[in-house]
Amino acid sequence: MVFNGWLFEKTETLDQAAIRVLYHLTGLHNIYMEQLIVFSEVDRDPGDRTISVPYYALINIAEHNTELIEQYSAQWFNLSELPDLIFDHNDMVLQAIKRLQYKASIQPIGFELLPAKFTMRHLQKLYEAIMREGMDKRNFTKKINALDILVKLNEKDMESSKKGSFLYKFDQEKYLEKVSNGLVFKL
Amino acid sequence: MVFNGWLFEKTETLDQAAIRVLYHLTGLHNIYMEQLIVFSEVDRDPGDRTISVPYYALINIAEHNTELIEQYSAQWFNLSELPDLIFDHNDMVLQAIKRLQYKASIQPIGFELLPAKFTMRHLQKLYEAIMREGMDKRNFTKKINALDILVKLNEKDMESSKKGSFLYKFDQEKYLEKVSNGLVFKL
DNA sequence: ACAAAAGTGTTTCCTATACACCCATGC
DNA sequence: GCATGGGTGTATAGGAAACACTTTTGT
Repeated sequence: MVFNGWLFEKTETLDQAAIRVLYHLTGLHNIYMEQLIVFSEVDRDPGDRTISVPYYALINIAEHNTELIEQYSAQWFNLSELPDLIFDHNDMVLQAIKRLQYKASIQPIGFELLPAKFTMRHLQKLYEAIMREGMDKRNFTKKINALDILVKLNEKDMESSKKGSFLYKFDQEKYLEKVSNGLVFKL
Repeated sequence: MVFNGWLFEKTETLDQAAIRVLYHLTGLHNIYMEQLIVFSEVDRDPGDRTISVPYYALINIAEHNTELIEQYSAQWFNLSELPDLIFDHNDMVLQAIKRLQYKASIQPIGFELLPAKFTMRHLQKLYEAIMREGMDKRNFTKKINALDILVKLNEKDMESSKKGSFLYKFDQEKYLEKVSNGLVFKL
């Protein structure tokens, strides 16, 4: 989602301001966000000297509050159909994509973007979208299972096929335990 | 080197301000610098609301201007003997180390820290210092040579041993060509 | 019966690592 | 002649990538 946020207040950190703005726009809490580097070109905003600290967030498009988005005339775009943005905002988006790809390659960041229950195929499609490349489903499944941070449920999603495909959930507890034991995830 | 820089001016970017401050302190130009993430905790500076954008730079300790450093009472520290710094500045240093390790693992960033001519051993010692781990000299040499961005000179450094060890220089042209061909360096 | 997606193992290759000896020189 | 650091090659193991067929079920 592309949106040019507001200013931050004296009583909050930049992280808090980003969280606040995103909440106003989507009604969502507890969203993964990460700060990118500061944009401070003197003439980037022809009107005023403006220094911007962009953030990117992982928002499950199915979960946001449509009304709020519309109210502020924010909009969703497909990356492949990204329009020309104002000032240097296209650079910001590019930076966000690169950062996301890096992050996703060393952390199971993708789970933030899925519903609580999801299929292997959903997860793979998501990673393929982030990495902009196709992946072999056998190798993908192997890798994910090797991480041992998913729980396979006794339920199937019947939407996508006649056979149905098993649902999984992310095991946050296991994940945190592994991280605290110093494990680094490579995907 | 730990130094708490000055403010930036209306006429410069943050990058430019960082370059300017570093120049004042060391007399050095064309130094590799990278911006870290913004520190904006409301009470990080008990006196004033202060937002800091830390940078780390790669400075060859042999090349800086000692007088200037002293004039501003900046100081060099060994990382293993880092003192308690003011406010959240220790966090900044930690962040810089992590970032440097990452960068060094995917780009031949270490060359910035060496003189124009250096030995394989120098380079290895530098990487060992950055990564805080010992490396096998055969494997190290192999890796570096595989990158094919060094030129072996017909000169030897006679300081470190009786046999002497060959000097190399960094081939910036080759390096840039490889980068522009999309090659990613893994060290 | 067939179309459509799900699920599952093995082989191959390549990269990363471990490892030990000879060389040249100054003293 | 010996002590010091410099230089070099090979064997092995582990991880990544390539690859194809069977299963289930709705129509």
